[in-house]
Amino acid sequence: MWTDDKVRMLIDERKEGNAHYHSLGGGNCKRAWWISTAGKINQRFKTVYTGRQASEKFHGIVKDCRSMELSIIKDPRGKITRNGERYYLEFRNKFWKKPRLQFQRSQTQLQRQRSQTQQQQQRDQNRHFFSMVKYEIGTCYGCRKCIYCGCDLNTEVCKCDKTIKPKLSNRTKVVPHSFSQNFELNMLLCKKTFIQERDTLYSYNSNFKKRFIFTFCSTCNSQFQRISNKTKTITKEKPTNSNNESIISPVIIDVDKFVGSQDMCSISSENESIDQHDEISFTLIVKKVDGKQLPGKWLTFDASTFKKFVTQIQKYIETMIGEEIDQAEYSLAFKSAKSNGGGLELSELKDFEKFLIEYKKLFKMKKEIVVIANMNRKIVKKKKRKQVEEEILESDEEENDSKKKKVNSIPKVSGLTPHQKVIGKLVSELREQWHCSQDNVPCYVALGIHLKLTAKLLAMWAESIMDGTATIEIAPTHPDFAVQHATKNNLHSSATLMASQISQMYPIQPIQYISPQYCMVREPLAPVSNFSAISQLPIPSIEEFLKKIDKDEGDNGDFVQFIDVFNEQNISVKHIKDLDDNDFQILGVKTIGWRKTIKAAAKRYE
DNA sequence: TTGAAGTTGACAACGGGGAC
DNA sequence: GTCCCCGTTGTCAACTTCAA
Repeated sequence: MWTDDKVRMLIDERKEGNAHYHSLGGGNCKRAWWISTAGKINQRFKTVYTGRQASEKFHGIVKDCRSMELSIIKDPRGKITRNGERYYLEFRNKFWKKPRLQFQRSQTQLQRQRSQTQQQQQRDQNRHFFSMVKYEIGTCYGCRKCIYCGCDLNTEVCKCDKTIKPKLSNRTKVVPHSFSQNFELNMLLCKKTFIQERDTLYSYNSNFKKRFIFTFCSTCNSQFQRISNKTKTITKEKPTNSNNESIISPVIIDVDKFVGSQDMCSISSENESIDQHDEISFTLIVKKVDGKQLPGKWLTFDASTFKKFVTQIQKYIETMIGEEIDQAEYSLAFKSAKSNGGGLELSELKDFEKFLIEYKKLFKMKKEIVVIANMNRKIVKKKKRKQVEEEILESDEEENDSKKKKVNSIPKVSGLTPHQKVIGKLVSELREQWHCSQDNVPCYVALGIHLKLTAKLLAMWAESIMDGTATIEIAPTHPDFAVQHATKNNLHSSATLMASQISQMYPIQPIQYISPQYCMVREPLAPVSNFSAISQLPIPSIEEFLKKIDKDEGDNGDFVQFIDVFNEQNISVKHIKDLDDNDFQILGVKTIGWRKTIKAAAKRYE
């Protein structure tokens, strides 16, 4: 139940954090903000609201205030509601909206700070541009061009606030486009190199051990994109042989035969190490027997031994094609990404040594190497004809007469891959383990909250167990296993009590995730007895009070102008509720809107 | 080759409506 | 009034394609 004080906190959080809220951008950023806000409310009021509930509550009030507004202008769509009456005054200035003139405001602030920053800028001008320049999000990472005024920061200095993240909403005529990019640990090597070169060139000192965001101008973005495109065009090469034969003659790899006897023969000990971790990055292309290629993938694998390397490739191919395969079902070859022809076999240790030498050569030349896995289904059919006969027949029938096939037909056990069988077994175990007699369905129960385990969730959980990131008892660290997905009907009466007990037992903030992995340790809760004190807002000085209203109402200076006159009349915040129109007239607060805003704001401290 | 526009996918915001 | 669900719309970021 959303009581007044909870709603008050929700509105205040949203209002005070409006600028931050809109600076978060798209994706999951705003979701995280609502989750955080719900967490704060939960911490204070010992509730179990989810981020979604907080979001919906807030937007519900917005909806009611809109209806109220329509009602006031006698629009037939309007409706007077309790929420509308209560919050309309506060919501009518649409404080939750994205600040439209954010960029201009920042420019105004810059003007104010002009005198302060002039001296600093003078120092910057005198400083050599290659000396320890900290990267700012408002500059192009690739060429140090200002994303706002377009000046070259290598030779010029501008007054733009380059700490503001460039977005569509703050584009200028000079630089109409900007491109936000993320540095990811697993991004293409060529892209990494591109970024690291710029980092070295401009001495940004970026931390490449973790993800970070940067910006490109159009030119640098195009360059950056084309680096990866070159790699992708290689992977899209069509087979030159029209007979659908593999470019390289299929050679069956028998890892045990070639490697087993020389188990774990370390290549790196014989050759120069490739890098510190014996890892190599390359593009893997899987070619089916019909000559068609699956999408290429840039991979980084451990290449300390041939066996390890081949095993990783095999596992990856299994993931791509969705079933387990035998070593006899494919052959490997390698070639330079830019070279034509079939390449060289990669079927035994000597090939692997050659492969590593070639890799090092190409790496020094900043070229890439491609590993091609040619599938060889014919061998599979001969070896496993009985095992896969039914599966193949089914797939043939599906191709020939797909219309007759029932879409939801139950798959036969014999048609399942070993992986699917294991998943199925785990799902059965999970169903048993988490069967809820109350709901008569499998439910994951934590903190007294029941999350119905759908087929999708069960399969996801089973996959996580296979990955080693979950067990039968511990749920996966996936957002789908969050309480926010649990329906109201699944919230049992003991939920609040249990959450309360747990929060008393452990000094952590109860948040919306039920999975133990999601329990983030926060600052300890204040003693329960202090909650009433916390919920009462401290009364600010009249100066603080008016400044806050001014900030909330658009920072136009409408309210701070009254600071002096309020002080002259010795009016404090607690007096405001008693002021009438005459008093406001004396104080010079002429507009009705200002008066109502001031009164409404003062009510918070009653 | 380069700069810019167009396309696509993901997600939050929003609005309508039903159940309680 | 509250909560929830569902469909639509708007925004953002990443990627692709076009044109000079």
